[in-house]
Parts: sequence; C-alpha cells; structure tokens
Amino acid sequence: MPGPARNARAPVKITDVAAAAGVAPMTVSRVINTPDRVSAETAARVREAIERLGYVPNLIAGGLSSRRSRMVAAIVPTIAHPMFAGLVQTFTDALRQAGYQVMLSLSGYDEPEQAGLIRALLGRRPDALLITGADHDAAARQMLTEAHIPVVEIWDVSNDPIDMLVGFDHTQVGAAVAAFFRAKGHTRFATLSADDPRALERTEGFQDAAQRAGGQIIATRAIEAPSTIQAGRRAMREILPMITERTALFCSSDLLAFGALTEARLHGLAVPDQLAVCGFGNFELSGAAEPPFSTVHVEGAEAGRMAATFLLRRLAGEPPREGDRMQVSFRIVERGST
Amino acid sequence: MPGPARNARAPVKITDVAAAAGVAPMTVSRVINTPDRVSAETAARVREAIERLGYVPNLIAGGLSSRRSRMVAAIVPTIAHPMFAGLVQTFTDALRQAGYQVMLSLSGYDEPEQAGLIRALLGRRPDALLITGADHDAAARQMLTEAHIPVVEIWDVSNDPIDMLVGFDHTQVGAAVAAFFRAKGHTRFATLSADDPRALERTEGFQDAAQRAGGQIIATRAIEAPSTIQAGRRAMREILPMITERTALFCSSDLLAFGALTEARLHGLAVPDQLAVCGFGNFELSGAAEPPFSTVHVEGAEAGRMAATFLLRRLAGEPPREGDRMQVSFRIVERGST
DNA sequence: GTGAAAGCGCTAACAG
DNA sequence: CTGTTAGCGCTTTCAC
Repeated sequence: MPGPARNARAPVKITDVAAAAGVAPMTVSRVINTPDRVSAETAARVREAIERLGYVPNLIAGGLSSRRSRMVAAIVPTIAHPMFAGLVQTFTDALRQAGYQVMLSLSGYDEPEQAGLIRALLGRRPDALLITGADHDAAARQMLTEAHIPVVEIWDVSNDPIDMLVGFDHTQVGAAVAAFFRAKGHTRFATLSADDPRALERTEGFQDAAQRAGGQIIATRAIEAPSTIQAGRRAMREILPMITERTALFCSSDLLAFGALTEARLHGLAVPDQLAVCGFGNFELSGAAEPPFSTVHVEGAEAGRMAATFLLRRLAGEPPREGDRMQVSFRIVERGST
Repeated sequence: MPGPARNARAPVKITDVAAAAGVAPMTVSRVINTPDRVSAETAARVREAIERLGYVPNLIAGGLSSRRSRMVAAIVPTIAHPMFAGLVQTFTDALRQAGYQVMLSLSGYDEPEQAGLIRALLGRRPDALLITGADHDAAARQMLTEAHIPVVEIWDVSNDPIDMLVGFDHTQVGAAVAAFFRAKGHTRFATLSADDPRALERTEGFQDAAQRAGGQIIATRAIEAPSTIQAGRRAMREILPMITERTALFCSSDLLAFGALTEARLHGLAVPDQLAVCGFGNFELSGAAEPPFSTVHVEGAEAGRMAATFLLRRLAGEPPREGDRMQVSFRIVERGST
C-alpha cells in the first residue's frame, strides 16, 4: 500500500495562509471565492500570503464541503472526428469561462460499457453532465435521472429526453439530401455508411425518402465505425460495378465521401455526371480537396455553445424551461460533386 | 435489475448502505476497495444493499480522505489533430484500465494561459500529470515541481526535464528528412511550417541539415498554427513562382503537405520530378489520398502508452529510474511523392 | 474479519 | 467585515 507516507514537504493549506496573513481560514476562503465581502486591505494581505506560499486551494475539499464540484462531465464517442472535436472545444471553452472544468470521457462506438463509464463519472459528483446520443440503456438512464443534476443530450433528437437536448434529427438530414438529389433529377441512389446508430439513421432517412419519391436504391454498404477514407475507398470499389447509369451517392461521413470520390476518379467515373456524391460533416477536407465536394454542414460549434448555455443556466439556479430542447440547424453545402 | 423506487432526493451514502446491510460503514468501504478483507457472506449482503439502493460512492469524499484522487491530468494543445487524438486515446485507455480517470485539458497553441490552466488542474489534486512540450515558463515549472506528483512531459525532448519524458527530437526529424532528400540527389529545398515551437524546430532542423549538406533553401513559409489544408494551399501558391527547378519540400504537417500537393498538381507541377514533398504525422490522409504521399511517422500511440506506463509505475510506488526518459521512434514512410 | 474514533481541507451557517 | 462552529462522505488507524 503506497499510501501518503512521505510528508516531508506538506502541501500548503488554507490554515497556513490564514496564519501567515493573521486572519481566520474563512477569510482566506472569502478572498478567493467572494472577494467583495472582504475589505481591500485584508484581501491584499491575504493575497500576498497566498502568493508567497504558493497556495493552490484544494478544490476536492472545497467541493466536498460546498457540494459543488465545479466539474462538468462530458461523454462523446471520439475526438478523432472533427465534428466532435469542434463541439467539445466550444463546450469546454464556454464552461471554463464560467469557472467549470470539463471531465471529458471517450466512450467509443460500442456502448456496452456506457453504464460503467457513467457510474465512474458520477462518482466524481459532477455538477452537470453532457452525453452524446439520446438512446441509453435502462441502467444508464436511471443513473442519469437519479443523479439529480442537469443533463444535456446532444447530437440526436428524442421524444423522451432525460432533461435537456441539443441535437438534430438524423433521419431528416438523410431525407434532405435525398430531396436535394431528386431536385437535380436523380432516380438511382446509393449509400455508404458507418454502422453507428446515428449514421445508420441518416442513411435510412435518405433511403426512405428516395424510395418514397420513386427512386431506386441500387447499392448500399455499411462499414464498421469509425469512418475512414480507406473504408470509403474499399466500399466504393465494391459498389462500382453496380454504377452503370447516372447515380447519386450519399455518404454518412465526409471521410467516406472523400474515399469514394478518390476511387471514382481513379476508375474514370465522371463526377457529377455519372456519379454525384454528397458527404456529411463539412470537414475541412470537403472544401479544401480538389475538386471540393458537396456535404451536409451541421452547426457543431453552435451546438457545443448551446449545450454549455443550457447547463450554465440551470447551474445558476434557473428552473427547466421549454427552450431547453433545441434543434441544431444543418444545411447542404453544394460544391460541384453534385 | 434496478430495485425499489427511492424517491428521496438525498443521494445514497455509505452510511445508508451500511445501515441497510447491518454493518459498519467501514465494512462497506472494504467491500468496495479491498474485497479480500471481508468475509464472503458479509460482502454479498453489502453488495446486495449497494445494488438495491443504487449507491454510487462519492469519490470526492474518498479522495479527500485518502489523499489519492485517482485522477490524472493531461494537457495537450488540441485534439483536432490526429497525432494528439491517438496519443490521448491510448493514454486514457491505459489509465482507465488501472482505475484512473483522465482530466483532459486543451491548452491551444498560445501558451500564456498555461500557468493558469496548470493551477486549475492542480487544484483538483490529480495523482499525476501529463503535459505536452518540454518548454514551460518559470511559474508553470515551479507549480509542477512543487506539486510533488509524477509528471511526464511528452512530444519533445529536453535536457532538463521536470520529471519523466516521452518524446523525440524534432530537430532530428527535420535533419532526417533533409538527409533522405539529399540521398535522392536534391540540392534545392523549401519548407512550409506552422509557427508552433515544435513545428518550427522540425523546420529549422531540416534547413540546417540541408544547408550543411551544401543544399540551398529557396523558399520558406510559416503559417499560424494550427495547420490546415487550406493554409497549405495558400502558402504553396505563394512559393510556386520560386520553384523553377527540381525542388524538395518539407511540410511540418501532413495537412500542409496535402494542401501543397493539391496546389502543385493544379498548376501542373510534376511530382516528384519537379517537386518532391514530404509531410509529417502519417495521418490517414497521407496514405489514403491518391496519389499517396511520403511523410514522417511517429509512434504516437506508443508514446501515449509509454507515458501511461511510466506514470502508473510511479503511482504504484516505484522510485524514479533512468529509463523514465524515452525516445519515441520515428521513420520516414516513402510513398511516391519523393 | 469487523468496528469506533478521528480526521482529510474546505465552506455553510450563524454569530458578533 | 470577520470569526467560530460544525460538518461534507469517506478512509485511516487502531482496537477488538
């Protein structure tokens, strides 16, 4: 047992600062947390002592006492994805400015461990929690509910959210792309998709809308999440033989779309005349590649900001309200591959 | 199976479980932390109570008492970068398996806030800390030292590390690329670089080695970090006029390299005959783009794993040792753009 | 194998 | 404006 045996150099604590400044510990606490309740001179003396001793307040102890950890837990599948990376950045920035620290956890795309992860995070008593997706198993949902903290679900919609929600309907995204293609006269459609729940929703939304509009699905491929360029190329090679006439392809990620386009070009397919392609995500790649390609843009950064705003509002003591369910907007960015 | 409904808003604590199981709180604690010191029957009874009440131990309280938070802080500039995303993933996974939670913080590329960030993290009393880079200002360095916890610096080398180190010499990377180009008979060189410290080191290492070998630097551009494809394209357009003869270009990131190659192709430059290009990072893009391009591969995932191993060793009570300074290996992956 | 007492370092709540 | 008194929920230590 490696316990804390080595107390040769004890860390500075609030009583040390208090003694050095000739005040009570509580006064030191006030200087740090509610400076306006302390006289200027006292505050100056205390600050000098803090500085001199290199005091770093123990937020663990403070959190236990105040029952506010000033931490917010965030669960996202991955950060390797520009989509989530951007969202996490803005979310984190917004919360940091309000004095909260974000505990980020990566859940990956297999969700069996989800409940365990949530348990581990709740053990740290975060003041609030953000979680990706709106479809959690019973155990996870129960823990989240019983934690009695503000929770925001992102990146999806749900007719039965746990608490707050900032997302969009992936089915609608797929349908919008199908409508976009239809308006350009397409009747033959294909899809390349990762197999995570939300990518599949987009794909199904696309297929359903395309078929309802009288179109034909001539090929579909689902690859194991996460999406990669190489997976896009491989999948495209498989469906290439089926593309004998003018076809419109929807990919659940820009990485897949880029891979598909690369492969299509190698095989001499004319884009967009023989093959029209639309991706999802509006990664830098989609606009910076040559030629650039069409994609669906989602306001991920805005979603991160909104999620933070919702949580902060509740953390400030405001009651839940209607507007706590927000649709994140998306739009199709047309770039010549369609 | 979730048990009887408990609508009481007060969270379940260890004393509730103890009462329900008819034991002392200490016994509940043992069942959770040192199960082998409790009789099987008692343990079973306690576990049943834990389950039934939905008890989630308060790690904040436990941490305060045991002086071990079971948290490890990690500071990286960004996660939008595949390099760091991979490193963070393996680091996090390795620590989670050992029962530690990683507090991830994004520092961005402007390092004035560095000390403030470190202070905020240390306030949570992490048991250990990982930080990117080896060049910290005096205040940051002092806090890190006085925290008396294991610290590992990554992604760089230093002749004066704070504690442990897992990195590589960016100057050497640049020099290796220069030698590689020289061996192919190049004498005219150019560079595209981000302006963060380590990218600049790689670039300078390249330039110095190229010149010492009798080569000539005909063009250099530094763009503001972080690197993007678009920035690579813009910078490439600027230096295109100077590429009148066979030239070898080193880019501090694969994103810049991809942008440069895209632009070069648009302008009809023959690759690699008129322009040879080598990137850095071995992002998926470098191997999956068509044509694929040469780059420097760094064992980032391995670095994350090693950093975790070093920290865990020390957290297990082992004393510091020599091997705590590790060179991460790199190699040039040749792919036809050179 | 189990329990009782005594804090961990800080802040809420209440004086003065 | 400042200080005092009690804990926060858990684990350490030591007793049985």
